[in-house]
Amino acid sequence: MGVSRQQAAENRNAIVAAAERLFRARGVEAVGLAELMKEAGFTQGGFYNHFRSKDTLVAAVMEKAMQDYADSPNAGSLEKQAARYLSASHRDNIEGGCPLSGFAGDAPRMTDAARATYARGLGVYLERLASMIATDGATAEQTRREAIATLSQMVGALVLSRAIASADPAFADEILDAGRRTLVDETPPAAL
Amino acid sequence: MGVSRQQAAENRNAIVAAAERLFRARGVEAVGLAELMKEAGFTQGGFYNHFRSKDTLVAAVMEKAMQDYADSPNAGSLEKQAARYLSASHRDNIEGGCPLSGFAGDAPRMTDAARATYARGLGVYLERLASMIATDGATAEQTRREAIATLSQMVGALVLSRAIASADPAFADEILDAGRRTLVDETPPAAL
DNA sequence: TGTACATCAGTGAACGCGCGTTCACTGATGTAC
DNA sequence: TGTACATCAGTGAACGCGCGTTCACTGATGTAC
Repeated sequence: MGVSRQQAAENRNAIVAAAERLFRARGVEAVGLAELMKEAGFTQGGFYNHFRSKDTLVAAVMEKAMQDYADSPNAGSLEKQAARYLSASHRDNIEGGCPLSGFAGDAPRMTDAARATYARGLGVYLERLASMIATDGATAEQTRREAIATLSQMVGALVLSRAIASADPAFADEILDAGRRTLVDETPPAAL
Repeated sequence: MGVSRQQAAENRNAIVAAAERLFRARGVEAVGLAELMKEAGFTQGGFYNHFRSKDTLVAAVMEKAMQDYADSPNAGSLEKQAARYLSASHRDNIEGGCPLSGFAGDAPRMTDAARATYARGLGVYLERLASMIATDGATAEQTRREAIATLSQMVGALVLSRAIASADPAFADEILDAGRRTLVDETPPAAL
């Protein structure tokens, strides 16, 4: 139709944004390019003006999701971070939120490029978490191990809660509550 | 072709077993009925002698996976259970292993029946874990909360490690190691 | 125990459909002079 | 600054393909007498 370069770049971003929403909500496999382009406001054929293939788009979505999450404001303390992460609103906000949880199910089946981006994003997030956890008495190694354990627990709780959210809402809430109390109260499981 | 009722029942089990393997390895969406039936040793058309639809098969796979896991032998102690759960061999054994992790990515997109089965399986596994964790001093509520936190951490670590296994193997191993050391040493994160 | 017939798990071809991708074409944007 | 032309993001139809599902048919199993 004749479109300025800036407009074209914005349109590309719109496609990536629409794809991210749909991919998170229904999975990469389940979303077709026709639907995706329509969601972004274009017709099917235009897709290949921006991406060489669907796999290339998936990689771009991954880049954007990880970058956005890295750029998002810090919650401040581990307690606040855990409370936000393990909230019902985060669980129900499938189209947004943490991409480590949001793409955890799809990641193992993505291309190498997309998974490498996922791994890099995981590394960045762990460093962030480690800096929130660090205390004077702990070595860097201990702090990192603690960050990994904490993140594992948060991701696991969110993934499990999402898996059963519609089948057993009360149970799904209980999963989040337990994680929140464990992490927020800084009362570790083994000490209960 | 004319087949005894017992043989027909065995054939049905073979289809479910093949489906479970393929679904875990590549995701429910990515596996077609033709491929699935061929894997089980039959032709495509025979599928509908056993199942009304692909969704019905998915539900049957979920039932079998959860039942098999509930019937599997107990590791004994939490330490042994965590060591086994967070091992590289469990991570790499995508076609088997814990169905809570194996189907975590697909579960949110399954039918209600399959997700209800998933939720039930999660409940059973939590009770098992709670009985391993229980101590004299702890209330049932505390024990359950601890079991949820522990399972969340194990599932999260396995899911994350699987997501990055091929992109960054050393990082993937580090995730498992951290979880194992945290849980096996009974040294909770916050106390490090 | 033997015969006649119904059942039903199997085969393999076919169905419509939506997938990812390709294509010819359009026309405003951007560049060269 | 104005004109001529190349670029390229858009459209929308078409491609081959594999999907889930349906169908007519086969023939050993299982049942009735």
